[in-house]
Amino acid sequence: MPVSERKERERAERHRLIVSTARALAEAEGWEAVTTRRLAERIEYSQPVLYSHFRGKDEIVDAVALEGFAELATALRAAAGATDGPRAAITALARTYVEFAEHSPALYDAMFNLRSGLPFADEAAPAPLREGFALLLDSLGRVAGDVEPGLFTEVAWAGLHGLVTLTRAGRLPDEHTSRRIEVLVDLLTG
Amino acid sequence: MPVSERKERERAERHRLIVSTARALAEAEGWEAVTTRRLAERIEYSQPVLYSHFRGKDEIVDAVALEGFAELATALRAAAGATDGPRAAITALARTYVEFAEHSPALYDAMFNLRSGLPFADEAAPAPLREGFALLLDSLGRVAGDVEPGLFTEVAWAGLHGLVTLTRAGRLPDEHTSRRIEVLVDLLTG
DNA sequence: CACAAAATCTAGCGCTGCTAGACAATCGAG
DNA sequence: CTCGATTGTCTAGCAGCGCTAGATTTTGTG
Repeated sequence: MPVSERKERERAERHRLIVSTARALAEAEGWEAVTTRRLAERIEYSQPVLYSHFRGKDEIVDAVALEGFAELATALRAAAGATDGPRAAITALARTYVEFAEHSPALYDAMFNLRSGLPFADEAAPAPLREGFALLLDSLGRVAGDVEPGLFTEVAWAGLHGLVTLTRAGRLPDEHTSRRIEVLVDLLTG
Repeated sequence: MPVSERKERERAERHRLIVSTARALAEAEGWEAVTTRRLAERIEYSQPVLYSHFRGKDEIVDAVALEGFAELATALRAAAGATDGPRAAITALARTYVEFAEHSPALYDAMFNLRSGLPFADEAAPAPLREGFALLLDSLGRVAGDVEPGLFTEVAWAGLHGLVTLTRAGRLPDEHTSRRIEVLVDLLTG
């Protein structure tokens, strides 16, 4: 069935186009600028076409967030390779995490700040997200001491997330970010 | 001029009514339910009246946030009184902070999660906010060791804020919150 | 009581996410 | 090759949003 196959391919193509356009628009002008009308105009289709691919705008945001989880996991994977002991690995992970958030703020928003219908704290959470957490767990578990590794990792993650969000919201001056990361890593590695 | 004085009082009264109604509505149904129309209906005035008190909706949110800072500072002040050493004080502060956020999620949102025109990281920041930070600084500075106390406190705050936001967004299961606080306090107090 | 000033409301703008129903393109059967 | 049905897409519109200009009512004063 070559005909329907081609259609399917074109449809998948357009699906990707919607997601990447939404992401680009969000990264360029912020998520508040990503409206269904503007998005439709950019992909050169009418609004209802969006709704034949996604249940609504939120689902588009979720799709972007999913891309983000995959990319963050990739970045963390690369960073976790540090061989100079757990402390170096944790520093690299922390830096990578914060840099990711700084470099792609809209992406980070989609992943963590905007309301999302994505499952999270249970086993239905998307694989890349689980992998990202597992990468943190690998390195942090080594320095958790008596503390349950999962719990320890959650607290570490919260520290990073807190730094990222408070800085981005203007609640922390962004001058000393790297020193704050150091302080956090020092705390974590005792 | 008793007439204009009475008017002024009534105006101030209505001002408070707007803020408290916005807050109550947000706490009951979330900020997305706080629209200028609904708010106007609740206070039994028409929409434009809101704009004779506030530049726009954001300024109303800021006013609610300001109330929140004052209340959080009060709560932290009460908690900081622990006399069993810095560690007990820090535990009390951390618990108080998280409980505040859990108990008044909409208020916490107004303070930290919603876009705000409030000055923050500079000397123009509202007094209660500065006091809240100073309270944290008082106790945390004692255990900061070599680290600059301000920086240390910022990292601690980020940890608390991260725990709060990740939990509330469903990113962390809310079962082990108090254990996570313990872990964080353990880290901070070495 | 009449008038000026102040306070308040009605009505509307341009925008949002979303959708019903009209229309056009495409495909399979005869 | 044509025709009817199916699929795909678009136009137009709904209800709601933050916000505001201008009409209207209420108020205090001479």
